[in-house]
Amino acid sequence: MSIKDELRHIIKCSLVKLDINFLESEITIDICKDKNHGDYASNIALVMAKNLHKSPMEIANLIKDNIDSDVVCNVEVAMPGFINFTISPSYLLKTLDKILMMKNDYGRCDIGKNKKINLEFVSANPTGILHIGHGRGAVYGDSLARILNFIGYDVVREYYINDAGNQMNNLGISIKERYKELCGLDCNLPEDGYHGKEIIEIAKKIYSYYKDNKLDCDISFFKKEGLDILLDQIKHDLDTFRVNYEVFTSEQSLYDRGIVDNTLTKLKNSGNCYIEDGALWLKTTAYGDEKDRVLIKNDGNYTYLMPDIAYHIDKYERGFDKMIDVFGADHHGYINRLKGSLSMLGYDTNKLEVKILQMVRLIKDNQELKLSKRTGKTYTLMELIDDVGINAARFFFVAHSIDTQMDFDLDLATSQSNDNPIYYIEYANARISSILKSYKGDLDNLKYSTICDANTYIILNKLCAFEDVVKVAGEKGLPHLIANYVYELASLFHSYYANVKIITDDVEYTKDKIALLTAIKIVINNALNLIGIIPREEM
RNA sequence: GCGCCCAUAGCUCAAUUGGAUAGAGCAUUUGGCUACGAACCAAAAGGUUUGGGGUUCGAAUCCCUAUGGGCGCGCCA
Repeated sequence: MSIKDELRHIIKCSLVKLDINFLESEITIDICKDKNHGDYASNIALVMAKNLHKSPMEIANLIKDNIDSDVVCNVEVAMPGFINFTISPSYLLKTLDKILMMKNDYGRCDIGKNKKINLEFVSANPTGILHIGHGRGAVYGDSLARILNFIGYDVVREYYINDAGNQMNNLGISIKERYKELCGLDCNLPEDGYHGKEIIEIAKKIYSYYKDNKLDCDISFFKKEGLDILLDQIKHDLDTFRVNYEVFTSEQSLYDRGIVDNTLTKLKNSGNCYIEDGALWLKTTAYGDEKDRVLIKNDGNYTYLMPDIAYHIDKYERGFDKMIDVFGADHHGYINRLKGSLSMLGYDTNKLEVKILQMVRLIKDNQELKLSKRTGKTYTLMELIDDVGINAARFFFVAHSIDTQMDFDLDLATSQSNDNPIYYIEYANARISSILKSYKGDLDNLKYSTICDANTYIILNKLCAFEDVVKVAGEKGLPHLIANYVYELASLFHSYYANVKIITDDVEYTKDKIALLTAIKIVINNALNLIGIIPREEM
């Protein structure tokens, strides 16, 4: 049980004793910002006041008088009706023991037990290499997956490969034109073709292998070559960034398995399709969309929406309790038509949650650097990693809420990368490692005897809060809470370190300090692991 | 024009999603290394949470409205 669970339990017992009816969800616990009030507070009395026709203060006092627990050492009621709890030192010491015992598993829980979650993220088209914007989605999705795993969910990370649409033809054409260029012919790259450097690289690869023998091949050959090379590159870049997937689903495979045709039949049978101007339309307006959408264009080809509905149905059929899609802000307009289409076929769209990531703006020389597929101007994920390193890049992304429109200043990031808060956290870890190395005693059977100062109490309280932070971060999809948490923990440590000598001649005293530092290090590492960061032991 | 998101210290961002006196870093000013790592610590200063209404015990957070920004509005994906 986490500390908040303990406190909820205490209140629950008190309410039962008082014979007061309540909803479990009504009992909320918050961390006190002002430690003069206590460590945690509940507003339960304020919430219940109206229904019970009593003053919040009266209810709060009743609850307080019926509390009997050694988790807390002090309970106080404050205006206008808060119940404030102070955690007992003995409970905090037990928590310390728990951390030292559980090590890498401290913070784990099983609230997601037997629940399957599908988490789809990045899913960038294989028509170019990953850029900085994809980095944000990659870190968000991967961190969330790690956290959900940690709290007991069965998570499937999935990447949807758009390998069947019009954009693939464009890719084939672009590569072929570059290839022709290498063969000494004219290059007629279309306006809407792909102009990135990587397209030239692919053409070079083909040329170095086949010379000019492939000039007569149609674009399907170039398409296939390009897809294979780019997909490998994408997978490689993600892997380097410590982002991995359980499942890659190909759009083409949905056609091959007949799922797209099946879905189309279902949509037609639902009576929501009609033909207009030679195209087949879907009446998504009947399900909350702003306009109806085309499924089959008047040239006979499917739109992007058609296979995507099929793809989501496939996910539904695979039996997940919940599906999360991570989209960039430029795709937010897509949510209604997708959800509308799915509910049309009777699927519960509450199971599908779409997370929208705000855009990352690149700043260079104090000006926005516009990325463009057309001109091929870009800043790739690998360039970012080369410039600032994996840890700093990941932390930079994950530390911000996804609602924030981030500015990424290239000059700042490359010249003063030490400003990244990750170094502050890594430094805390390195300092602890350094101390533990010079400690000559036993590191295996650590135990803490007494809490002798206020700083220790504050740190233990923070360590104790980890379990709850992890839960909220996972359940609400807010990995940045982990980043905030670990930064605050590092800060508490640095401050403590400056004031307290760890290794002294006093054996018992030193043992206590070493136990505390070991616990801090465990929690720092567990937290960083959840956001895919491997801290250095030495700076 | 319509829709979604956003607006918090000079700058970049928090605020555990409705809790008590809105917090950090950078920049500015000041103090601290013959203690285990100064990539650190301690302190000062900096705010009408864009403006205006509303909801309630209580609002940066929810609702309405004005302004300013991002993104979208294709038989592209």
